[in-house]
Amino acid sequence: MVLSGIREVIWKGMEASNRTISERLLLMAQVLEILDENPFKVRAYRRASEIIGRLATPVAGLSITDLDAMEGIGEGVALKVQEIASSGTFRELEEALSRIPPGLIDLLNIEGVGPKTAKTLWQKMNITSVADLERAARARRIRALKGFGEKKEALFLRSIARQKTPATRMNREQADEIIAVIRTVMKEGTWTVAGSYRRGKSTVGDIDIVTTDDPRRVNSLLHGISDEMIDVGDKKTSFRCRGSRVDVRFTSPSMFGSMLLHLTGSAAFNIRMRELAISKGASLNEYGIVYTSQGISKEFSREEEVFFYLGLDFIVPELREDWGEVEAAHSHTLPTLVEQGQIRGDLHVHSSWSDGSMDIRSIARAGEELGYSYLACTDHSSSLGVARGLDEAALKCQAHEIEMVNRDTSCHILHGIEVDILADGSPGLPASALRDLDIVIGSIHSAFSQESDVMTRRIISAVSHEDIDIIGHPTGRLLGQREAYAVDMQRVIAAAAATGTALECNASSFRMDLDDLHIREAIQSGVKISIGTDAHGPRELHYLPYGLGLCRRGWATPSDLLNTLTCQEVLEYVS
DNA sequence: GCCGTTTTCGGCCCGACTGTTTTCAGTCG
Repeated sequence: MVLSGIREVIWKGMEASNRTISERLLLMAQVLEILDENPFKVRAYRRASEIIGRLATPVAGLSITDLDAMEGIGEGVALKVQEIASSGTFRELEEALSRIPPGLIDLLNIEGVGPKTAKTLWQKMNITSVADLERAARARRIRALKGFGEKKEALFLRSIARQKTPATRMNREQADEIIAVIRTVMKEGTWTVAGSYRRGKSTVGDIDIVTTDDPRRVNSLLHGISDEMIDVGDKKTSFRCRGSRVDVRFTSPSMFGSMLLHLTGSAAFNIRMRELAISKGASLNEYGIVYTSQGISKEFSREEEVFFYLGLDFIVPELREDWGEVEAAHSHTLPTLVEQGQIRGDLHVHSSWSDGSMDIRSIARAGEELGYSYLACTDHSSSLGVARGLDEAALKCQAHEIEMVNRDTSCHILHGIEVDILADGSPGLPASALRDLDIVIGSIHSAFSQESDVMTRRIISAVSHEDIDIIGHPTGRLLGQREAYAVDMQRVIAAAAATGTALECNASSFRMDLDDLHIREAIQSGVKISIGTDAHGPRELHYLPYGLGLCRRGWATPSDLLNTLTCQEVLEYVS
């Protein structure tokens, strides 16, 4: 099948993003699944889609050799990636798509509908869209099919209704709120949060819990906090709480380690671990390790024991993504990651001088309570009218107040600013205003929709500006609300490496920007990372661990961060 | 379709729960 003329015109001149390529490969996997093709071929496409989808660097320009060198991508997919890069699709996908009705793929988004069900609904009832499915379920026609009944109809209808308000991934603060609700019914010391939350990801799809508590006791209590119980069992229970899915796995203390390992994931990491076990003649699951030939099984109360048993160093949850950590654990070359106790301060806080709610003294007190030796007060510059930004004169007054507060606080307030990077790349305040400040963050707050090359050059000119020390929230994304602006982070990272400018890891639960993979790339290029909470009030000062988790996911060691430096060392670094 | 410290052919992680069934297929994580 040939591309439609319209799509060809739209496509012309565009370069396929990793997201586009990833989506096309996933679509191929889904279509092949419905067509009942070799499940391992399906898995290969799915895996390639995941690998490219999470990559920070664009793959569109890569050669076949470079693509083939990537774990999980072979020559077959490499050729398809190139085809997508030049045309937006590939021949085999179009061929496969021509064999199924266009709306059928959407059915896969309905809970309880997988490839087999989709195919059955299509071939036996001519259902080819979500709308068709809804009509048939309402008319109670689906129960007539062999293998389907009333409950399936009800499930489809519930799921379709929910799909009309699509569930987005939670940010970490929202996840913390749900965990707080769960805490009200769980017995202290008997449970742990696992899953992507434990791995420190910027967003969380569902909450995973491992518990040694009694299933009957817990299940009866969970009813009280659930919107809906999805599955209830004595090994596993799933329910919905405040709109989000929660999975609970029950285990015994003697098997807690392997269950926690299993439920922490990631899926790709679990597969690697199980393949490793197979290579040693064993089988790894959430209950332990089994040597099938000899019938020997082993239980693990702690995760560490599983790693040791497989000949690996312990891999912290943040690294478990199959991004090379298993190999590093095997060769004893895992990095020693930065820890919370090594953080000496927060490098991005707003005061009531601009749009924050804390005065300088409150910030200093909060810093003392958090055990910090410094906090950077970085209000907005005057070019950002909406945030009551500071001009040069106001900055002088603020300097005086900070000086007064610094006389009697153990948490030193660094006098800084978050100056706008204007549309032309210049800072929103004159050099005379910036020169005397301790620390200057440059951030984009306007003209978000500039074309990629313009935006990239704009940010690079800020990176190169002698008074700007840190680039704030470098990609500008707002989780679930606004996409990152079009910026080539590779070029920005290269420029930052050349000038010694730090890139911020903005720890606000709404931003989480830079994210893990960009942090890793920056660190590999020798760029320093600065964690800032961007706090506008006292509660938000507690965002710092969110950012720390991202840095750990980016393989950050203490020397990769500004926040592990002493106050004096920070001043020396930025001067 | 990918991959190889037994292999370039023949494998490919593993288990829970539901619904609709008389033993299991399908979905999900």
